Amino acid sequence: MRIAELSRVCGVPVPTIKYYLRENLLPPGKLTSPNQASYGEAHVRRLRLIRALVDLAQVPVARVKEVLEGLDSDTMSLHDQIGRAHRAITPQRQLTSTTDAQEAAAAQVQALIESRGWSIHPDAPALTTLVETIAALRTLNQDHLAGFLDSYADAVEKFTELEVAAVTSRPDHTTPDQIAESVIIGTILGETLISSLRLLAQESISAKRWSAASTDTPPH
Amino acid sequence: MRIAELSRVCGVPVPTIKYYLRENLLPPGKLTSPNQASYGEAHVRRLRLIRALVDLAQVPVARVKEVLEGLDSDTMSLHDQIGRAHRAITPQRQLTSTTDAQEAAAAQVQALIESRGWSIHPDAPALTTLVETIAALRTLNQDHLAGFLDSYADAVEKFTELEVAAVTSRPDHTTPDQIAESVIIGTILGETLISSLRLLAQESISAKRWSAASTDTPPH
DNA sequence: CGTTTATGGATACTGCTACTATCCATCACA
DNA sequence: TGTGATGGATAGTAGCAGTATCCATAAACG
Repeated sequence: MRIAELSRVCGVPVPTIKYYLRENLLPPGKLTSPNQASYGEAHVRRLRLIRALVDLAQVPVARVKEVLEGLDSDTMSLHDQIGRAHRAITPQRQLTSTTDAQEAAAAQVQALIESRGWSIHPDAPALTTLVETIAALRTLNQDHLAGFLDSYADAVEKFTELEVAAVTSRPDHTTPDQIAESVIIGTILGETLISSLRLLAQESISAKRWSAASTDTPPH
Repeated sequence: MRIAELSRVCGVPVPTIKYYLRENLLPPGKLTSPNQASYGEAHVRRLRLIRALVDLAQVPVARVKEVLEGLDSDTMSLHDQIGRAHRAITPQRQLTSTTDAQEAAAAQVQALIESRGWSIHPDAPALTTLVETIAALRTLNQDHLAGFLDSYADAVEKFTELEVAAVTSRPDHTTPDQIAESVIIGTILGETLISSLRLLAQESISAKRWSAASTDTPPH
């Protein structure tokens, strides 16, 4: 398969494919002559994965690259690969100074983690985001939302249960490579999936309660 | 309060504040002289909200502006304001052609919506994302994840229940304006909150199961 | 066999976003 | 009275994600 067909099959412009090749998101095709290469099924899969991460999950190209490097490495543990996936979808945020709102939030998060018996690495990228989000909610006078943290965690544990079930319930002939890819896709695209579902559920509730022309009490 | 103090209180550089003023994200301060304005508590709140949406929730500035316009409008229904919030966090995606994978996904989503009795506007921004995500999961040979859609929806309904409870259980003296702000913040920052929590839960599970140096079967 | 089209590889350019920087006339404050 | 901050305007910047162009060569077609 030459580049034009790869482009057609995946719906990605040729210059974009060349760009991904330059950035080493896609491995080079097998050269048959100095200026002729052939691409295979692996390239199609890889390209589709890239587009899903970039388009759907809004992962920056540089992060996609890191994730793919993880997938291609055969010395990296699945846990470390997941770590890369997490960093890919968690914006790097260097906290300059900690306010007291942030310290309170950090304490709340720590309590949550301990009460649930979670084992979290102190450098986990999501940790900072969570703490800052809770601090922001409090600063914005939305304590009531932050107060539901524990119930949120309940619901969230459902997801991880589901995902573990999804991965472990696959047929036996699944190779570790495929498992790793599954887990990473589940981690990243799962987020998009959950987010969309949540918005739909909200839209439905909102339509039923608040679609009147003002912010009145809803009908019944 | 002059601009320097606003900057200090919120931790936002003065040029950035000027930029937000230019873009009408922040209302102008009250002019006391041709080149002297004073900012109040409302500006502090507004600026903090902007930073939370931009930094934490990664909402593009142009979208933040739309959300704020919704909040400031007193003729817009809460439902429409929520619609703006949804559009703010859902990337605009113009589908060119529909593949058969997408049509299958669309049918699956339609079935889900009907079985749950959700009332969804056909133009809901999350709809396209959901359909394309499911289609992508299938194309990437991850049908098993898409198969859990219904269980995901179960868990997701928990969140919306929580959020409705959080909003409706507020003290009586809450004004419609405050409710609207609460709902919008809950919609947008709630997503960040859930996402971080989910990543933490995943990290915990991942550490327990897969932190070995290879993708072996986990201990026990 | 000659011509048109496609390809790999390199380099340069573009559009967008979210700021930053600079300038200036004015104003507050010591 | 002078030093620094302010509002307003205009211009510049960095990073990201591609696009565009060029070239020498190779494939496909008549």
